[in-house]
Amino acid sequence: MQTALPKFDSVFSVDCVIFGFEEGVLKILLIERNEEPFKDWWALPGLFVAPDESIDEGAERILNELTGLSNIYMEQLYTFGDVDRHPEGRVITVAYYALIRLSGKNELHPHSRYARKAFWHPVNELPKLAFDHSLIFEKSLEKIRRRISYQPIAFELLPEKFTLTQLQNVYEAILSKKLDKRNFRKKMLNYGILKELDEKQRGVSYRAATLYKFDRRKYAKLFQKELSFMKE
Amino acid sequence: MQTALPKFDSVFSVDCVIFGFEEGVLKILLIERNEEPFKDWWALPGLFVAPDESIDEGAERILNELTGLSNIYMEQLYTFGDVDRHPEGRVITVAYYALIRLSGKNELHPHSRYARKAFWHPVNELPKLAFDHSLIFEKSLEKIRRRISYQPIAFELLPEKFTLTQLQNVYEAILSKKLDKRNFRKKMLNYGILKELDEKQRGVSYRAATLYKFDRRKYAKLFQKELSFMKE
DNA sequence: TAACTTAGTGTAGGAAATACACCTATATTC
DNA sequence: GAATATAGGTGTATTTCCTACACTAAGTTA
Repeated sequence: MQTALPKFDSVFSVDCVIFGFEEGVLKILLIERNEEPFKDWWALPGLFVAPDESIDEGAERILNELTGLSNIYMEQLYTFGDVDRHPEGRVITVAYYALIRLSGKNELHPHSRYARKAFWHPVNELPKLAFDHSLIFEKSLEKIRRRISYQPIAFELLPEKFTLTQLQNVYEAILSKKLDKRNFRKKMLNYGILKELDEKQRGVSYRAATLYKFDRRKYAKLFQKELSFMKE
Repeated sequence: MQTALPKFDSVFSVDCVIFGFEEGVLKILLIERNEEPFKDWWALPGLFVAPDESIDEGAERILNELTGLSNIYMEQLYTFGDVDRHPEGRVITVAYYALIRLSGKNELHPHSRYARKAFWHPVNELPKLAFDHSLIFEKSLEKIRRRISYQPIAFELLPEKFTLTQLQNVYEAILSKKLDKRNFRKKMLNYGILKELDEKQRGVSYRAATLYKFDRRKYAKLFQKELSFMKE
């Protein structure tokens, strides 16, 4: 790093892969572009970083504009900086991924400029994406696959109270493989990071399952040891 | 991402944490700054990204200018973009880390502008670093600690032919803990990614150890399963 | 040839991962 | 209210991996 800052018109953007889990399916939020380049293509939501905001703040701004939510689980993924990744000039983008809780209602911020353009897409049936966004998505999926096997990020995709089957479904959707029910429960309960509630699932047309909560306190205590989830 | 690219003078840099392993000690390469800001401080080697080079190319340029080497194991680490991380303006930096083989001879490129300013520092006795470089270093160390436990990056720090004790020393230095010799050897040989050579260590004043090579072919075959090294 | 230094080796116990199938509870339907 | 349908919930035996642990072998030097 030298002293005099060079002047050169480089542009930063932030793009965000926003994951949600709905009806047993892992989905991401895409925007339909209505401008060139890539007009009418689907793209990851993104924006240009303002001179007075940090990159993290930029990423939070995306989420807030789209969903109205803040305090979302979010993490930087990778920075994509090929010279020709944007057809109109040099744009370096810092990619983030986020995990959000879908409640089944309308999740999009009603005042957002994106409100009519953003839709959830199952990750297994994604359209072609603008720019290098398919690559960014691939990388984000690899990242959460790896991460879910040693950190409790699955809970970020579920409501506060959830059943063990729902939890297992998140693991199966992200890892895209079936897990054994008994082993899953045994392992998960053994970690001691779930709190069993005195409460059952409601509104199902079959035997209701027990609800659980993720116990952040207990997790924090165990944090040093780092869990090793779901090797099978 | 919108259409019209905004004009705003943001500056990108690349900074690189370059790891080497010498005399049983893990070291990084630091530059002594002779300019403001942070004149006379130690800093990670870095440079500004040119308009016509990708970020990866920028990182390679650092390594090449410093060491004259190319084809080095290198990976993007994280992007640091706080508004005030550089006292003279907005500079976003993409950090990389690299692992290089030290042969004990002079490792610095003789024609480099850095030739007289770069020195290896043991990671356990680092000085304070300029900018947020201490933070970058911490993050790089976390990254290689995690990575070495599931990917064979230790070999990148060793000469092509090495002894099992040398290999164990790399693991111990990165994980900063002692490992059991018998268990280490058992596990390492079991993976089947080492080729035993018909050759012994030379120039030692005690019983010479067998030399091994990392067998990239065999590793590629096993790659799917992803090894899980050194949990103990 | 004695002494020093590192190389190199095996086993037993415990913990964790895996494979595997049936009964139970509740809601719905007839 | 009996039958049916659906998901909930549970245990054990096997294997694999991790861990702890100490001595002999080989080569070098004095």
